[in-house]
Amino acid sequence: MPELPEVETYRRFIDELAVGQTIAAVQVNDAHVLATPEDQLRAGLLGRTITGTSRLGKNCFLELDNGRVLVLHFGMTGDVGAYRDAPDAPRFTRVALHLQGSGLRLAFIDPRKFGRIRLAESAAAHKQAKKIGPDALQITAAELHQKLSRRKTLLKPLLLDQGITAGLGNWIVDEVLFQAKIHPERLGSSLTEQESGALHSAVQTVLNTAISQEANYRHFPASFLIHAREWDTPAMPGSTDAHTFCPRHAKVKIEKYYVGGRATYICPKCQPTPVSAAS
DNA sequence: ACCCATGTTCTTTG
DNA sequence: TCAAAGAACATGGG
Repeated sequence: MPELPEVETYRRFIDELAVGQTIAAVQVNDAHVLATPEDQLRAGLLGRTITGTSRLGKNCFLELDNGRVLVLHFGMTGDVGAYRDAPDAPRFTRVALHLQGSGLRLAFIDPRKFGRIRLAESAAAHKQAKKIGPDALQITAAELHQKLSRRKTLLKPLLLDQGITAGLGNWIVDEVLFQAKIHPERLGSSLTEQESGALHSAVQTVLNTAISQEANYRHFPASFLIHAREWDTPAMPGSTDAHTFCPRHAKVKIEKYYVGGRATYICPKCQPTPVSAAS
């Protein structure tokens, strides 16, 4: 479930487990997730010591003692794990780094294989190569406003665009828009400074809340829209409507529809439909 | 059996 | 060139 809070949680896990450790072996169970050819990856990692970790948006970096970095992107279903003996490898472990010293193996787990592992010259080089914008926890309100307001595109796709700000995914964008009381089909160019300010502070609040709960959404405050998503309240057999009610309006049903091809949840009362999006 | 999915990137169409 | 929709990717789970 890797949006920024999950990736930050993974990064902390890796930081505790792997920093200071030397890579003794690189085990590739499925080369599909490699964005760097296996031989190059192995040559670049074997014998290297992991000196630190960092993160940009949904990308996690393992810093190596030669200045290069291993970049992990978790796609839609990526996760990390650790194990000691081969039979204990988590299901769907695609790649494992064997760590000298602790004897642990760091697992890159990814059932759907949309995740990617690659070597890069540096985090900064990767940021530039992939045209990744400022991290969503670092961007200033002024910068966010400037980047959004010069685009006449729907707000939700803009917020999902990692080149504008990095780390927001589908559910977080819905949560942020709900908290800021802004409709996902507003145009970026229509935002007032006050609105983008509200958006910016909602981004900080939602991300920091999620990180503090280690991205376990079931522990999020009751004021969060996320509890209305189907994956929190699965539809009963035979039911086609799993929606629940707005945390702020007990009688208003949360609506689900699609924006930019992505499932989108809103409170029709908190987030009024803009005239430009009237259908 | 069918439909949906937390992401990214490319193609198509206007 | 831009914007928006759709598809593709690969696969599990409801």
